[in-house]
Amino acid sequence: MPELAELKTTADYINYHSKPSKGPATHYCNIIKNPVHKCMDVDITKGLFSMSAESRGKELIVYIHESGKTTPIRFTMGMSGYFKVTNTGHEPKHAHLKFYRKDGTTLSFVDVRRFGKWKVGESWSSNRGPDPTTEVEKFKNNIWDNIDKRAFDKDIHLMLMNQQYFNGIGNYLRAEILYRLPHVNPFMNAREVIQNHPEILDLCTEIPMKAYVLAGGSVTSKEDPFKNYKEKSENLIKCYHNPRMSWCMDKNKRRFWFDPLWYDVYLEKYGA
DNA sequence: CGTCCACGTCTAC
DNA sequence: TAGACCTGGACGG
Repeated sequence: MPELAELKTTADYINYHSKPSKGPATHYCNIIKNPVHKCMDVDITKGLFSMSAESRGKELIVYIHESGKTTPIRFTMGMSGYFKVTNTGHEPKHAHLKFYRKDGTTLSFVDVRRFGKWKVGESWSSNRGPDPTTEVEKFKNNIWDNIDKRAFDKDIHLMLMNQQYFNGIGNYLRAEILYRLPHVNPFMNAREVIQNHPEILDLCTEIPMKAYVLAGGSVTSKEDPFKNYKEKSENLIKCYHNPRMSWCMDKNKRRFWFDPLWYDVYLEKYGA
């Protein structure tokens, strides 16, 4: 699941299940890493602690609060990462970081493929841009201030994957964003597209926000926010993985889904 | 059984 | 700009 909307929902999920009102604020008691995982052990707590979370683009920070001190753990979710609360002892297969709680439940970071990473004591990465949904002005300014840089020489469909400027946009969001702009050639130079069609930047806020609302919005129930996610997102995901759409392998070997309207343009530029 | 494919980075020729 | 990093689901023989 994990692009901007899913990271945002994951932060909500962690916060919901870590609310002080659900029990004593010092709800958590231990953090254990699965030895198979290459990331560092998290030996930062002595006694009881509480937790909160925040996302920015495709990063998530879990804050550990213990006796007035806060320590961040910065996560990326890779291709398959998510968090899940279960009864202790019934954690999902591939739970790699477990946050044990006094009430007999555990919050686990689960990730089949182990592309997800965490690092203790880190704030947001400096090489990733502002979040298009929570830092809208900074997101836009970061683009307008750097529009003359070489990075913007790339085609717009590649540029949207550049996390230095489009933090949180991934393979399905770029497809959906460009699909909403039928007058924009996805194989055209990014600088030109952005200057002539600045509404593309608004879509970088709107489409992830819609996906976020569909995924459950701010999590307000115990329910798994990704339950029925596939059906819920059917109204939003109109292009990505749709057999009626065109696709090509992009320069970075990711499958790019696009409006068949542009297929001839694609062929002309990149051949068969 | 085997091959291909997956919502993402990383680092090493 | 290849590969490396990983598991598992879908699908073919």
